[in-house]
Amino acid sequence: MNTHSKTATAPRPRIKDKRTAILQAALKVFAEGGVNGVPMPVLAEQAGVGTGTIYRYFSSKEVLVNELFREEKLNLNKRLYANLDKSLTPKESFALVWERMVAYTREAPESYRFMELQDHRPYLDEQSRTMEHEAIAPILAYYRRLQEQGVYREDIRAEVLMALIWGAFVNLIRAERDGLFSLDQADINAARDACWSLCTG
Amino acid sequence: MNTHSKTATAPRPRIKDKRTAILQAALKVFAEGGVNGVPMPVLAEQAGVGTGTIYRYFSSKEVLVNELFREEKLNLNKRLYANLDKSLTPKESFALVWERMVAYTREAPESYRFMELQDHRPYLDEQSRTMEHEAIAPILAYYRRLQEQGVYREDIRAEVLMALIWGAFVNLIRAERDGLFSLDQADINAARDACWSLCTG
DNA sequence: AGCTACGGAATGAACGTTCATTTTATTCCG
DNA sequence: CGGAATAAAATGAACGTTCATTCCGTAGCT
Repeated sequence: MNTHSKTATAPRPRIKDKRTAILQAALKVFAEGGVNGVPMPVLAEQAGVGTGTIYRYFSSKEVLVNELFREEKLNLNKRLYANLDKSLTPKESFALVWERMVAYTREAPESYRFMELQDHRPYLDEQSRTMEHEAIAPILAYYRRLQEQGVYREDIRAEVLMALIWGAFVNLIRAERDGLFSLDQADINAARDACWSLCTG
Repeated sequence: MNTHSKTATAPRPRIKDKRTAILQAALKVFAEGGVNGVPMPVLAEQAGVGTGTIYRYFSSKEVLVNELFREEKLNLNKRLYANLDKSLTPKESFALVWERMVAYTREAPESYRFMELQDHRPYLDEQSRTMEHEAIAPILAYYRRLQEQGVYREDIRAEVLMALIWGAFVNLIRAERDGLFSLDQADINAARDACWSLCTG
């Protein structure tokens, strides 16, 4: 290879680096203080850039929040539903997704916290909301299929079932985060089984 | 009449009216726009008073939010747990409390919405948080008793069980409020039964 | 008249955003 | 190749706006 040749066609911009640094910093400070609670200069300092630099990559705080939301949403969905083995029994795949959800809250607490945050909702634009709906659709279809197979109780609509399970999980994690109790593996498994009971009647 | 005692014992004019008007207005506008989303002049206009008048009754926005929170918390608890007939079976009293919760969301939607709001939490002081804990304690004791009696599943701590049920309910109502679906009586009863299944295994 | 409650303009702090300037990277000749 | 010229990126102090809170002239009751 022509080792002495300069990277004529690859003038690597560390542009991507700063953008990523800003998003990472935003995840951290927003998860902790809420979107409304964190001024842009504080975000800039956490990211290690000047305040004005943020506006080279995101035209406003609102745009920044939306792009962050979408990236994290994609990450979460990929993480939860990738490589779901079709040969698993319904109960096994329920357990697997449950386990992945818990892992997400443990391994990416800032991302989970940010997604769970309510105070960014007024910022969310059409695109972000659409993405949210699209993420829900396949899960809903999965619930319906299990109902048709007689696994899940059929006296309740799939949307309602999903809302119950999701709410139960989110509040479980929040209660722990708020210091009401701490969860060991036995608690987490028991909660999973209880939610399974909710679905199957 | 005795004019002397009249003036002496009447240091309280219709003060109570304005205070109440402000709290009622706060409930309405905060429920809709969030605490951070509503400027004091807007609250003043809704209450039909001048901006400065608010500060005659509440020394700051924070104090106002806390007093409102505590009053609504008392109302909610009275409403949920008053006159609970001891002769009811566990399942019947579960159904009764569930019914009262739903009634609360229907009849006092602004109050419910405000209590459910997350963005007032940074404002809450020690007293408000203490009151919250005190409100939870008896319910927790009730859950424990039902576990000892073998009604509720015992493989899971009462705090965890409560967090799951509460989260499920709150998210059910929120999903409806967000327009994901609307709930008829059959849905509500089915959700109640599903949550009962969660508790009993 | 005297006193208190009231209203809403005035005030200052805090925020998101901008922009004149500095720093860093790239290009262009000799 | 080297170093000046040019362009691009980065910076943070300054700007305009918004908000909670204060202040002071006025209205109403006794």
